[in-house]
Amino acid sequence: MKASQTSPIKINRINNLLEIESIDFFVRLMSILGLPRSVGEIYGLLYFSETPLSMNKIANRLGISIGSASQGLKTLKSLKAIKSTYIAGDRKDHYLAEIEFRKLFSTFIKDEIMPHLESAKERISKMENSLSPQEKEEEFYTVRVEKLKKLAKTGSRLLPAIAGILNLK
Amino acid sequence: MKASQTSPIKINRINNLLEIESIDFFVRLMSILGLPRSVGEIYGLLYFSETPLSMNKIANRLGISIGSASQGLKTLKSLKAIKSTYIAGDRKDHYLAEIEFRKLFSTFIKDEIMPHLESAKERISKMENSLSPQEKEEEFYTVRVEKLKKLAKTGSRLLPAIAGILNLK
DNA sequence: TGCAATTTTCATTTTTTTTTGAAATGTTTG
DNA sequence: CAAACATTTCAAAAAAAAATGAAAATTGCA
Repeated sequence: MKASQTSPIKINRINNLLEIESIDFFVRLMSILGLPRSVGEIYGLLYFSETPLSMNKIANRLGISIGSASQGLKTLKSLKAIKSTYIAGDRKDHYLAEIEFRKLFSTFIKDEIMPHLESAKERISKMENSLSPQEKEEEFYTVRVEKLKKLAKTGSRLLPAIAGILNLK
Repeated sequence: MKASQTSPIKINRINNLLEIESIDFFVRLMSILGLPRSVGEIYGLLYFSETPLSMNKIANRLGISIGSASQGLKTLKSLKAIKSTYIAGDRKDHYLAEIEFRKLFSTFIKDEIMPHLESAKERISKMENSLSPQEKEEEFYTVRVEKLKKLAKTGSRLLPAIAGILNLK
């Protein structure tokens, strides 16, 4: 119910091929990163928008709720994937896509992945401490704990390096 | 209902700290890769198991259904994260964890990520083709399409390189 | 070959995640 | 400062993903 879904006079719904492809593209990309569809839709729309768009315009064009739009924009801001601009005489916030993807990816690595790595190190310590005296003697267990430590170490080196490489390109 | 959840005489339920921590660790790791909890549980259990375990034993120890276990083992096989061993006089398949993580990650990159990159390239071409003659003249659009191409190219180089680095360590 | 053990499949159920929409909160300016 | 507009929050609804379990398929051996 409500005047929703297929409202009759909604003019600016997504219609051109470029926008459709862009949204499709970024919905998939974001989904690889574990981000919800709405986040990809918003970014995909902004990516090919020459003018900054307000939250309302975004929600209307995409046909999503303002709740989703608000939440999605919050996520994109925290990933530094969009910027807000002030538009003269307009009270609303307006958003533009940040087109340097490296920002998105390096923020993602720093904020979403690295914290996991830190807590992983703690959990590996716990495992090591929970080995019984006999187990501590057995190569089977020590090798496995060592492999985990190496994994954590490799991750700690590799991920920031990836963020760095992205920053050079 | 059913005689499920807390069956009374289930002996070998997960009980020791090492297994609990291991399972917790791998559940989180797999979840970063977008894999379901059951996959992490199975791998976490196998990782510290000295003896190969049958599907039934796995399901029982973890308290998951054989359907889940079957599906989870299938996923882990396809990621080359486990190996099956034959046990003399036993008809069942028995599984061991592959402890070289690089195999898991490089298979993951090759099978799960690279195909996306390939189709991404096609989609970028579609976008390029859908530019109107006027848009083709505008820097705004050409820059954005170029950025996408560069992103795809960087991905195509970086991801296999990561898989390669993992293979050296 | 036929039977019993094992594994896979898949419709249904359960759980988790995402979206919605309306109320609460925040903000600007007349 | 109050009204009007904008945004955020969050409980409830909807959608998506995962787990279950029983039937079907497969497998190995007597």
